[in-house]
Amino acid sequence: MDSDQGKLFIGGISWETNEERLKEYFGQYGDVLQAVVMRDKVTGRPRGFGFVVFADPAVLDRVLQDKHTIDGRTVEAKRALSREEQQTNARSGNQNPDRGSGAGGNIRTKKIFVGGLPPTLTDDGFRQYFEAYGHVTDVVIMYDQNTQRPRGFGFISFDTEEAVDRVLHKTFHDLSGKQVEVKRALPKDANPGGGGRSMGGGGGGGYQGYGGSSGNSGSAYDGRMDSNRYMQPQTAGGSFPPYGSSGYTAPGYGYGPASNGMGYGGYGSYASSTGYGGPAGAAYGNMPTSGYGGGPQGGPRSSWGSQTPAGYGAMGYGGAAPWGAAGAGGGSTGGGPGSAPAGHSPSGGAGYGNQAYGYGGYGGSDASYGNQGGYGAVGGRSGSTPNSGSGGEMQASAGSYMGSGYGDAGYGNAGWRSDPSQTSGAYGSQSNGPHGGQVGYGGGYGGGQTRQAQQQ
DNA sequence: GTTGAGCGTT
Repeated sequence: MDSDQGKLFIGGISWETNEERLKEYFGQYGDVLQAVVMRDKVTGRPRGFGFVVFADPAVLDRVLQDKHTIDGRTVEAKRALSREEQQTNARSGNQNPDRGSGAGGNIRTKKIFVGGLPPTLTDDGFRQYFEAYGHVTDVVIMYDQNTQRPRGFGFISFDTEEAVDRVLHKTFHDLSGKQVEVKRALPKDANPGGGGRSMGGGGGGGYQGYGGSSGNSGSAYDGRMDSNRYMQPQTAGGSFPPYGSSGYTAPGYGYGPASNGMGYGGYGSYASSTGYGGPAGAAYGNMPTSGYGGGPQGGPRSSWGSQTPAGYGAMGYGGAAPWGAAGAGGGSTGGGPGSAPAGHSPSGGAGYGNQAYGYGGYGGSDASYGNQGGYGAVGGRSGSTPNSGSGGEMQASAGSYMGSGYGDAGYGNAGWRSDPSQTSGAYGSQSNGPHGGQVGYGGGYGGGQTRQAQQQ
């Protein structure tokens, strides 16, 4: 992880040692951008370790070789593990200097969380600083609701991934003479409380009910379901309106940003849209959730820090076999990466196509769309209507969906265009075609998907 | 006393 380059974990420090002391001590090796001593949140007592960030990662090597005694205690300096790594690395302690940036995809939102803001900072100052990186679409500085005191953090939204990347390229920024830290913002509706999971009926039920697929997808979902903080409260229970914007946005959002899992996010979103019935919506809600939390590492993730949980995208749908299974019916590679069963039959409209998903439907008829499943279906349908049958229904549904939730927040924020190469071109096509959004959607997405599929 | 805290309003 870029942001952790130059960062050292300092263990075994004295309870007397504070930030200044750390900074002073390690300052002899090079510029220290930040030094923190971790404390117990409630008691305030130091926990005996801290972190130091050097401006120049190169000095780590030297620091790591030396012994260090601070305030009378021999402390241990190690490379800081990113939080993701901490969870992943249960195995051999490898201290590889160039450990890549976490395994899987990155969560991509076009919003940046900015911590450590000076209290005096104004919206304008905030904005102007970041405008150097790209077009800022939104600026938020957070204030305490009661005291109105600045809370020391805020958000910056950009209109392009590229701008975000540029900002994130540096972990620390000099803003109003003070150092602020930037991170990709978490999806707003991430559920930090790690909320309850109270989901109603079986997920699969909805689907199957709708699509009449012979494959069973439901149980698997349920099985993989993981209650975690990413779970959308709204998706719990089948009773909320399937088209509810929040419910919708949620899955699309959480999922989409994963660079690897993208396509799937699509499904998720789509599914939701296909919600058709409440149940489907509910079922879906879980999908992304399970995909999300159920990544390779499994288990609950550390909360705020892991903005780029490894394996996020990796998991994707491939893992979620049920999809593939279902997709098999429709032919095409509807199942995407993981699903063996799919892949060949171009039988288009069949199985999946009829599903809420419309997965294979489109894919079947056009190889390049094979993997896009749901998405292709949307676009295809609107554009050329390769299949029929349940199509009309589906289209209608999809259409209305997109009109509202999709183009809007859900999609806009999703940042699914993680791959720079699949930028606005495809997206832009949204306005084409007889069905507007749908066409654009299918197209745009499809483009990305294909790419996606190929690389996996 | 050895791996972190902070995440949203229109």
